Amino acid sequence: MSEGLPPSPGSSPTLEDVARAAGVSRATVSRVINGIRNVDPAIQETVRRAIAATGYVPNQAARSLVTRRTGAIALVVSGAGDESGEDPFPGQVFADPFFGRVAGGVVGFLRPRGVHPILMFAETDETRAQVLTYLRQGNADGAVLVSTNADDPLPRLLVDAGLPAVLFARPPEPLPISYVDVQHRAGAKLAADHLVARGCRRIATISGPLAVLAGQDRLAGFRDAMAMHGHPYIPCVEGRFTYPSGEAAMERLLAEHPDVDGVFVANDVMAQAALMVLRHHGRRVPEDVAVVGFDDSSAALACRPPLTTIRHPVEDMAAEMARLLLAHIEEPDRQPTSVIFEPSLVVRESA
Amino acid sequence: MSEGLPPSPGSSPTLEDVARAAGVSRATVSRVINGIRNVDPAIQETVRRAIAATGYVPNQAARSLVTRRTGAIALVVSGAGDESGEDPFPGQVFADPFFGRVAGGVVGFLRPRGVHPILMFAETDETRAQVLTYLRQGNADGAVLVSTNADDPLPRLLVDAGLPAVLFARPPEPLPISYVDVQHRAGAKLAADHLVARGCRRIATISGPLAVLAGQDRLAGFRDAMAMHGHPYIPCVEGRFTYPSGEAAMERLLAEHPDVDGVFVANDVMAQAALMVLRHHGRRVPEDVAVVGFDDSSAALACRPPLTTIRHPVEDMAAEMARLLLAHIEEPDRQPTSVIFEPSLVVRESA
DNA sequence: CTCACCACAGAGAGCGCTCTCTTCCTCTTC
DNA sequence: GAAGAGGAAGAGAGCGCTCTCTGTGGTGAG
Repeated sequence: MSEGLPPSPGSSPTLEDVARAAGVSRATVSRVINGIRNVDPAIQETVRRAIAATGYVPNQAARSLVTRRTGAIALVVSGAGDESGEDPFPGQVFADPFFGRVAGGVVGFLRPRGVHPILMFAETDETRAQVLTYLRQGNADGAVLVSTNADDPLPRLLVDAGLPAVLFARPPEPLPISYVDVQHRAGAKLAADHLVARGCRRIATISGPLAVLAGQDRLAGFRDAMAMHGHPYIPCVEGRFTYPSGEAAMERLLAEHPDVDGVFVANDVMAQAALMVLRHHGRRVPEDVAVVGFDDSSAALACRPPLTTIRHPVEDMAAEMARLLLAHIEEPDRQPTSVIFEPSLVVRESA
Repeated sequence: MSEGLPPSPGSSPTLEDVARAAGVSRATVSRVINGIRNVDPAIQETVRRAIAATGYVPNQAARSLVTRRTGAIALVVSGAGDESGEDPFPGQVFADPFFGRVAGGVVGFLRPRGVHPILMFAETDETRAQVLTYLRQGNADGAVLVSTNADDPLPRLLVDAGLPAVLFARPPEPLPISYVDVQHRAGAKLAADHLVARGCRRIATISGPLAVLAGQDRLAGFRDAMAMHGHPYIPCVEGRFTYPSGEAAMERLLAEHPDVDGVFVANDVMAQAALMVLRHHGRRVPEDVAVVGFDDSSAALACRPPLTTIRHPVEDMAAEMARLLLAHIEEPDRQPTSVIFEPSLVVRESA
């Protein structure tokens, strides 16, 4: 204990300091910290005590330099902001409860594993390049990506760069990359079956943007199912998954088809808007018009009446997406995998 | 060019490789990359070409090791999840448009500066410790913190640890730490003045959680202003800034004070719920009951009628918060600063 | 013509950690 | 009792970068 000087003043203690305090070598301290066997329990104890005494905290940069791992991944929201191009702040996306659920699911999975998400937006070529550079610099070990439009070039760029990445939703063009998705068509079929079973006869739909696969699939699935029920023609107005677009779509639907008695709306946010419009026009829901949404997001519960909707297990999907990414990081040669989730019908009061 | 082997296969090129390709020393390449003067323009050009040829990307870990900077900051949401303790996923907070605006403002400021936010949640002692360790390990250079409850211990922990941090909202106990805030009382006064000027006589309020300073201040400010207008007693029901709590509060207000003709609701989300309840009870807005919200969030525009509200410049505040944090990181001995923003009245149709 | 001075480039010492390689020592085993 | 096996600890070489220090050639002043 004669040379027990407090580590160097000002700067934080290093492995070396701990080693000296414990009277062992740097390597041994490292072994203890990283939980590698082959260390005498008594020495382990001594080292642990020395760590506590010195207040040692490992330096992540030094560690990353040799392990080539950062313990961080990029959570990229891509193609956002295009719609409202004048916005000086990115991340209006957050306003959508959908994104919140994705982030929640990702964090829920990563946190117990000591991995942290770095929030990134990529809506222009420049910002996409930024994401790529960021990953190549080794700031993050991989990326999970939520695209908001179908022609997003980022998935391809990531594949070409050989960077570990997982998508939320199937890429429009076939790409050797892992992704998670939900069976949009099956979900839409549940909605169709429910509306028909309820006795609705004049059924219409408000679709999502047809530039997005989810929008296309939900519409196609709905139409297919309705055709099976003997309704070959289903009026449709295209929305953009946003509240205002849902409002406009419902207004138009009502103007063109005043006798409508059942509507499948491709997401809850637009369904909420539709409900508002229906009420405004004096239509009772579900008596006059039954409405089924999609997502089972927080918006569904904020609706009056509470929204009957198709449950989209976003949190579970996001967690799975994170799981896949870690697997790819761990094992770079792993084959791409897709995990498809089942939607389910949640009956509330609107239909 | 005789020893012009492609950098080591598999691994990415290093400074050394670029230096060799350009026929200069590592130091010179480093100078060029970091834009330090004293480099012959011709050599700069050669180096730049070599960088392009080798596809060199600097390794951030190596850089961080010596500079002691990561170019990342933690974006911490603290005290979240307590309310709905049963939630397996953190980050329901995201559902609140407020958080989205903060994230957007922070990212908007940081991104042009090459700094990235790491998303963290801290709702328990364990996760708070995690945040602290994370920062101490040098994973991030500092933290911006959004607390959702007043007795959050994290600000104090950050101060005690001497870590650069900036808060969104004044800490309840005086603490040597920088923060940004809005004049809640002045905003509430604007609402009071507007309701009175409109001719409302039986005015009530739905406050935010009184455990939060913002909740307290908005209520106090509103009551003070109303007292100045000769209304010493203002009925109040406490909400929790959430949609369901706003609903319940409005129901109760209506039950206890059926003659109410003006309501100040402490945030837009609750105001939206209040509007729904009023309509349900057949009250016309603004004819029968005028409603003023607070925040001017996206919820205000989704309301029918569109919500008259107090504008809370969240994005600007978030950007300022990020600016302050970078300043503190740059200059560790900087004195704590507070920046207080002015709210303003946004008149729409609800009042 | 000499010398101080400046502008620029290179050499090389780390930053703090991990991990392989080596050494040492204690057990078995015949 | 000697030899081999195997477990546990230390030595030391980097990981890729920044940055200080040193060296060198060219310029202007004395």
